[in-house]
Amino acid sequence: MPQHSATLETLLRVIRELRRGYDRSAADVGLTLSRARVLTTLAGMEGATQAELAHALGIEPPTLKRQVEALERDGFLERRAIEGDARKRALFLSEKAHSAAITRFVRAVRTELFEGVDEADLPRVHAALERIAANAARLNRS
Amino acid sequence: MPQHSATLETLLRVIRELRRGYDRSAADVGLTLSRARVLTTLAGMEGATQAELAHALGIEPPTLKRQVEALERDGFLERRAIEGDARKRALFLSEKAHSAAITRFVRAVRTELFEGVDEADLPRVHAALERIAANAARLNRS
DNA sequence: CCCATATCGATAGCAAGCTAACTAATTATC
DNA sequence: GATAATTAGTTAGCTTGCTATCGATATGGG
Repeated sequence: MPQHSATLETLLRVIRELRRGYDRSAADVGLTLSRARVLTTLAGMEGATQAELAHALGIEPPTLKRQVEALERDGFLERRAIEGDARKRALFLSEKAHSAAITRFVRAVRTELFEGVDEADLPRVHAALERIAANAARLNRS
Repeated sequence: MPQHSATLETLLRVIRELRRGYDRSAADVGLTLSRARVLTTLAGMEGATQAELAHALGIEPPTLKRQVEALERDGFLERRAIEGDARKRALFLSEKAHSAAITRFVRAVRTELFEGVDEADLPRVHAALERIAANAARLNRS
């Protein structure tokens, strides 16, 4: 197996392990990998609309919609009407989502994920991943 | 944002772009990323049972079951009874799946994905991904 | 031999990604 | 000012991951 096929296999394995592991871990605080990401991203742009948040997250609005729905149901965020435009709804984190437990959890997991990875390699790893993402985005487009 | 958080974000982005791009591209031959992977993995172990193939793919049997179902429906593989054990079914690729078009397609996409990634960096990227996968697998386990 | 246990595969149900298509509301154009 | 075009959000439906559970078949211990 050529080196890049092996690397792709590993990449796909990372995805699966992330889902299995992160979701199992995040269950402690009532979240999932994706929902935690919604919260941490919204933390930097409270008051954003769903479309803005979806864009920041790099996911499609219908995908975000269900997560927002679940997060609102579970008391992590709330949607408020925006005056002047009846279509839009501004998103805000709840107290619960602001709590130290959540941010501590997210930080702990991220740290744990990269444990044992040589810091010096990170920029190169990052650059390679960026390149692969860009290549994937271009697949069958040109 | 610390470097490893940024790298995690990029990793998640790769996942999303891979789905969007690869699946769009694979649609030409009637496949998806995951289904193409089922075929290429089975190519190296024809006659395997579903449990064996699922293990080789690193996915759970119920996940594989639906893919096998779809691939059988679409004429890419067939399930044959195994004599001596009525529970098992052996999996075989069809002519269609063996066709040059499929393998050529898979190879082309894999090449395209890694275009512009420095070959010299690959071992380090691979090692880092392996480490992250292992860390993810251990999350909330210890 | 029989019952307990393990294994294979299938079913059901949940999460999260996508696209396509729709409604309601706003903005732009004539 | 009426109509056309765009935008926000939703709905519906598909794929692929997961876990939990179940039925049927093998296998092993007593």
